[in-house]
Amino acid sequence: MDRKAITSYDVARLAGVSQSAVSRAFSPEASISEATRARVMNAARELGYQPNAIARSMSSARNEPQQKSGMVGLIVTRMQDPFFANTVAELSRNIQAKGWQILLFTVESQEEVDAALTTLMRYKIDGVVILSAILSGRMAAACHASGIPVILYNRSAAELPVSSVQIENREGGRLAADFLIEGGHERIAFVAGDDADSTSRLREEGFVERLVTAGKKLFLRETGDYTFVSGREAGLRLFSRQERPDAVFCASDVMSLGVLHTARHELNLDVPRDFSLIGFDDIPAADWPGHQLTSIRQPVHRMIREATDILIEMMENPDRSPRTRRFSGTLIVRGSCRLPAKAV
Amino acid sequence: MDRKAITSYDVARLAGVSQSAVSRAFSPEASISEATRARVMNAARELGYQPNAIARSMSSARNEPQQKSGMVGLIVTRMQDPFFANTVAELSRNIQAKGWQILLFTVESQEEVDAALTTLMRYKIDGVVILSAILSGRMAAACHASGIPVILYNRSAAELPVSSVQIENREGGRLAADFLIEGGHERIAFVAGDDADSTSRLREEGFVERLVTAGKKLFLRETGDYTFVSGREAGLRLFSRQERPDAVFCASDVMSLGVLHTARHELNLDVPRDFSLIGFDDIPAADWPGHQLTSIRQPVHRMIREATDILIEMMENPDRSPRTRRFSGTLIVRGSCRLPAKAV
DNA sequence: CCGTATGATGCATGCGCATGCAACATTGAT
DNA sequence: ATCAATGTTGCATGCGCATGCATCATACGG
Repeated sequence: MDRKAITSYDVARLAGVSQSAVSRAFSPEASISEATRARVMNAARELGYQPNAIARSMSSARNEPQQKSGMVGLIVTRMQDPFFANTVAELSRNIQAKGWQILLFTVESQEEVDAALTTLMRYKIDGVVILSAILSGRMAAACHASGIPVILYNRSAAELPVSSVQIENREGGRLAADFLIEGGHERIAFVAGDDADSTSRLREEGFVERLVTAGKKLFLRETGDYTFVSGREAGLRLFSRQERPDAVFCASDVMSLGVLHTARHELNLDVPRDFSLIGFDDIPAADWPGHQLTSIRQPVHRMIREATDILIEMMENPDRSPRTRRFSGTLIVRGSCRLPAKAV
Repeated sequence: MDRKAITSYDVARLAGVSQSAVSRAFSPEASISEATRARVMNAARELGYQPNAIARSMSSARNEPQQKSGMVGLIVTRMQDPFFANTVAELSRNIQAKGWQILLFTVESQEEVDAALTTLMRYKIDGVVILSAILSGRMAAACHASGIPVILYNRSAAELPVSSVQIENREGGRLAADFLIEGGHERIAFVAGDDADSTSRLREEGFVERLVTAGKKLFLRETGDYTFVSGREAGLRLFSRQERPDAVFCASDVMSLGVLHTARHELNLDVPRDFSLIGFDDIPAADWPGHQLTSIRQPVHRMIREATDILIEMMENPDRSPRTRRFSGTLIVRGSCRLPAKAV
């Protein structure tokens, strides 16, 4: 209980070697004979010794230009959204598999990001992934000065010295618009996730751009906050009017499901007969038999792998310049849309 | 970039004080005059100094019986399940709010828990929460010996020196059984989450216990893995038979939704006319208009608060003995069940 | 048989911080 | 005016580890 922790000195004593030998036994590169390593390992096993990662990090401050901790910061928003929950799960698995630990910070608003990052920097994280949020220019500069690579996932910030991985939001919006236009829809609505958020804005821009090209304009526009409840409420507003939309595109699947459930089960509308619905992300629930939600799929696995690769490369080569990578989404057609007359 | 990190010595030099003064300025308890603290803080701000949490932890090894890192380990399984995603989000918010950092470890199987814990211990975590998994007796002993409090969430292990917070699983099963029996159901099925998992087993035990009391026995039994897909498949098996169940109780809501979707939309069954359905957890999607799933609600907020409180108390008083806390679930009646003739 | 190259080992050191201790300043009571 | 009590400050130290350096052992070529 209040027993003293076991250190490399304890192991050294038991194995009859120096503390250096213990240290070397635990670092694969070091110059040490197999015999000594074996004796050390036996002693370590006997005592239940585990190298102290904190002390190791301290020591690294002596030999590396920057202190390394073996930890990666992960700043997360909207973890309740299955899209992000899945991303966190997979991203953390990937990073763990590469030998880093995850220092998690959940934030509920954009404003908390800088504070979270400040705290994380005190722990000398080797890098940081920011999920669906951005950081201030000041913090970006601070990270850059400290040699801490930053990756934005699901966001970009071209003017900052940070890397980013995200979907082609504008293009995704275009895919949705084209499909609805081909389907002959006339009164097309959009439900935004957050007016201040570039992700939602870009999806809307691409969407509206194509509507305009086709000689239409946005029929209605609502704003939610990416949650089911806000989608439901947006749906109620959209369909409480005299003249109703015949198509709705939402900035996220979760909101789409809100629209879908309220339309079908509270307003007794028929989807897709009364209106077509398209979401974004293609979360697993989009494919549930009762939903069959048409959606823009994000290539999540590839995006996460890319984010991990960039992060690790930047951590290993500190002077590599930031990289931005955009992935194309795919329209996944399911039963929530009236189909174009000719095709599919 | 490869600029040297800013240390307390740099700040001391600029402020014209000793390094000790800088250290004291950043610790609220320390004996230091307001004037000195202000000068230090100004210098610190000017240089962008942040105390090095790693070094602080090293130093604590000198003064505390056990080295403190300010980090709490969080070992998580099944993060894709909204029930756990929400729990992780809320739990991490709580722990952060109390001033600890979260060292996250996602595991995909029970076997990975011990390895995760070993790694976490190298980082000298002050405590650990294990979500929906248990640890070996050996690791429990190791944590105990190191003075690291362990809390199991959604599991228990009475024989181990660890705390736990969980729902009364057996009682929840009884609630479900009683309600189905009162509703006059005759052919009652259960879908397990995992046969090796006490959570699912206890729910089943309580459930079957009441069936037996009422002179019935379990009509059918299927096993899934807590996922939607496995629920769907279990549903397909249950209803592909000649004689079909008229009630199904699932060990989790997500599986229930799998049963619900396949029944309604693939098998064209009517819920609750053809059969009643009860889930467990009461995730938000249970209340979606198109689902209206009856479920056993877990008092998540209270449970998470309790877990946080226990954890923090154990971290602050290392010799406090482990505590086990069980919460009662509540039956939330929604449209997925045929109601008892008389009541509600 | 000697000299040199190679590998293995131990010693000493410092990473950045917090704190015990001694020195010193300040205040108030007598 | 003197002394004790209190508050503030700096010095020195060590937390556990990794590594540069010197030392020593071993092997091998000439």
